[in-house]
Amino acid sequence: MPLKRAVLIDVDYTIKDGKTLVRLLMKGKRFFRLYDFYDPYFYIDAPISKKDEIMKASVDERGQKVSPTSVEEVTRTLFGKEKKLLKVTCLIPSAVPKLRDKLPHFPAYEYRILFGRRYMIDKNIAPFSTLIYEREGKFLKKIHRTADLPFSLRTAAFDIETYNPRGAPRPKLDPTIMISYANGKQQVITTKKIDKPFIEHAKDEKEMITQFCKLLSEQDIEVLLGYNSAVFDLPYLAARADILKVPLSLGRDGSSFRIRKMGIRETAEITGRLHIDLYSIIRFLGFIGALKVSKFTLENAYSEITGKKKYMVDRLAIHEMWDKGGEKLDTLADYSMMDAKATLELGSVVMPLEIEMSKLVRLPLFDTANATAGQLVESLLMHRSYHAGAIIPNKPGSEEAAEREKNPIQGAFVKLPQPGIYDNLAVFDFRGLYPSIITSHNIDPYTLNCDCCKQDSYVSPLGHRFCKKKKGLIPAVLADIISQRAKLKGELKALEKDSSEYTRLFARQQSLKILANSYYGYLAYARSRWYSREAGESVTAWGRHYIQETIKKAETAGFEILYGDTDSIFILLGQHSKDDALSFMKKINDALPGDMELELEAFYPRGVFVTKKGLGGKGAKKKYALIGEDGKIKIRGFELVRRDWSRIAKDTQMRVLEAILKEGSKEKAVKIVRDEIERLREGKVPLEDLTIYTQLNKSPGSYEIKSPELSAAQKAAKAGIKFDRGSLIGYVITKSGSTISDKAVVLELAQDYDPNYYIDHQVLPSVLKILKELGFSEDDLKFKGTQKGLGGFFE
DNA sequence: GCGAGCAGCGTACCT
DNA sequence: ACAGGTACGCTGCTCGCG
Repeated sequence: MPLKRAVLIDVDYTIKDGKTLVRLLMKGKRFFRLYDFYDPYFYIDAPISKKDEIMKASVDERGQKVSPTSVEEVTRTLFGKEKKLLKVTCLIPSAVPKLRDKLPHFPAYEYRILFGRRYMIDKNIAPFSTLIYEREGKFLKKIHRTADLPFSLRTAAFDIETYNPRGAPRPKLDPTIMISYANGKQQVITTKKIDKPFIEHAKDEKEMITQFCKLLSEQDIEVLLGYNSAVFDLPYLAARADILKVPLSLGRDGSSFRIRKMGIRETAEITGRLHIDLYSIIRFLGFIGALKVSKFTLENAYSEITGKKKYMVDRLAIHEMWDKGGEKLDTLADYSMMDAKATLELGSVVMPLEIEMSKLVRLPLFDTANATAGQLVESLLMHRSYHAGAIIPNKPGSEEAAEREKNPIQGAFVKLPQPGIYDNLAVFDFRGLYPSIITSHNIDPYTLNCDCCKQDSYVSPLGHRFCKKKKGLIPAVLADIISQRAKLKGELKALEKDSSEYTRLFARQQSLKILANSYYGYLAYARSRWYSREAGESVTAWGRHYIQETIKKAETAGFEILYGDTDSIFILLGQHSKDDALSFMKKINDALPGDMELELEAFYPRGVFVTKKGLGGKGAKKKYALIGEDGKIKIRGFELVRRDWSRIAKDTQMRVLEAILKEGSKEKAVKIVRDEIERLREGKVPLEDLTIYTQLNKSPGSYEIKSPELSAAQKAAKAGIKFDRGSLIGYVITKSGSTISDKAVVLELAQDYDPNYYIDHQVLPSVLKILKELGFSEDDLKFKGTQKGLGGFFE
């Protein structure tokens, strides 16, 4: 038998003649399916004497009676201890949880694991790994080995434009007017005659949809990228296709797509292709802090991630551009084309990461693209747990999760800074603090308070003991991740930065980093399978211990410590040299256990720390600005990094900080503020620069209090502009009204602005705290002016 | 009746 | 729906003052 090779994409199953038929979606030259037989099972914690009782259990499934086909005694590790359990096998995956429910008086495990995942775990295979196998017809006969070989996927991106005379398009009334498509070749399918090379003419909307579907099958597209396509484009197309009575044949089998709810977001799955909604991925990367995107629109994500500009049209004017024709229509076509191209380009940035993450945690790409951090961590732990001979713990019930949530664990230490302007700082931080604490102290739910090393174990500052003899699952997985990443970083140095190998390995180290940083969170996550309050609180307790010890040692060595947050310490060099600081770092490192390491983040010639608002001049935590030796300014926490402050306040604050950090000129700083106040008074500032953006995290009806953003949203709703839960609302404080909420109006409807509000509540508060550090006293700033408010001081 | 002071809600940020 | 720690604006209340 000749050996074949192909890349595994995904696994699911179907039922054939009452038996489970596993379907492996594979990619050779193109996608194809392989079949295999495998029986589902779960575990019951009961003595073998209960075998007959268990064998008799039966459930109705797919119109047939399903009972266990075998019950056998096996030995596994359960909660860290060897135990005899009963492995109960049956024929139909969906019968497994039902059979378990028939036997509620026994503890049971692994009865709610999706069967495709079960198969991949048990066979030890990963998405995107190359299987080297034997086949017999359509059936997989034997996997000889797996390999990690390069491959590529035929990828296209699409986007639709819709007619929208009433603001938001209404799928029942408003047609799709353009479908753009990009995969190296680019086209816009539309019903109007437009003289552009990429235009593909269709005689009506019906034909437009058909042509789009035909493209996918003719070009044999394997990955279809969209932006918010699971929530907007695909459902919209489906609604139009339904009305027009034309099939929306997106899948390889002619089907359209299936909506699946994963977490809080809806996903759309296309049979035989990977439909990836980049919006979910960008949101995820933004949420965990791997990416900084201020606003999750395609335009914004594209320009902030690629650094390129994407021109925009006024969304509300799309129907006018369509109706007017001529140049406007040409512009609309260009815009539509650019949407698909931008989506494709965004895909080229994030897909390598998603593919590596999928391989690493062994979760199919579609699931990885829609997964939360918890699901990624859990997926890998489930695989590793199985291969360590351990039972996968169940998820907690909702009551237990609620109980855990009610009882949060203590977190990190943050040192109170003394406000001021400082010269010559050194910033150190612990490299991967929490991961390295976990591996270096073997912190795991099942190494906790072991019996085997009572005399010699790792004892946390809270008194919890962790085994020194047997490595825990989480420390083992983390140590593996950390060493893989270290190795990759070495390999990357030898590669050309624009090679495909570099892109792949860089994405791999990125995914390892994201994952490593998620384990502590998972340990303390209320819905975690491997939750342990003791383990979680030991991680943070050791974290507080090490940073506080390091601060003490630095002080003993004669340094002044300005600030520190979780894993960082800010040292004032004073009379010490840089070398003094580095030898201090070395001394610290000599005393640190295991994988733990203190690193130099950078030296900074100058930095600003400000006072907290209110209460007696104490320093503000999590707010500072530093200038590096390269002249680059690093800013944390200030209004200027927050999206819920107006651009005028943020720009002014930035310019003031630059004047101080770069030039040390308070005269210049004051002049900047004075000029901006003057511009505001004269009414010269455009409303865009005065807009405050805030997210509405609840549906507008469910707020307990009235806030400016809510009030603006309510006024907008009356004018026909809807803001749902989760939308970002931009509003301006106008002249009319008494309270600030009364004055708040969405940008689209705002006609004027209240200069006093922007002077007293935006520009001045953002710069006063900084100017105070230049020697202006609180009284100087508050009382030397006129009655008009603080602005008077600057006249 | 009015302003100061405060608690609570809500958002966005830091590590 | 991975964790906790923190700043701060706004609203709406209480309280003391006149």
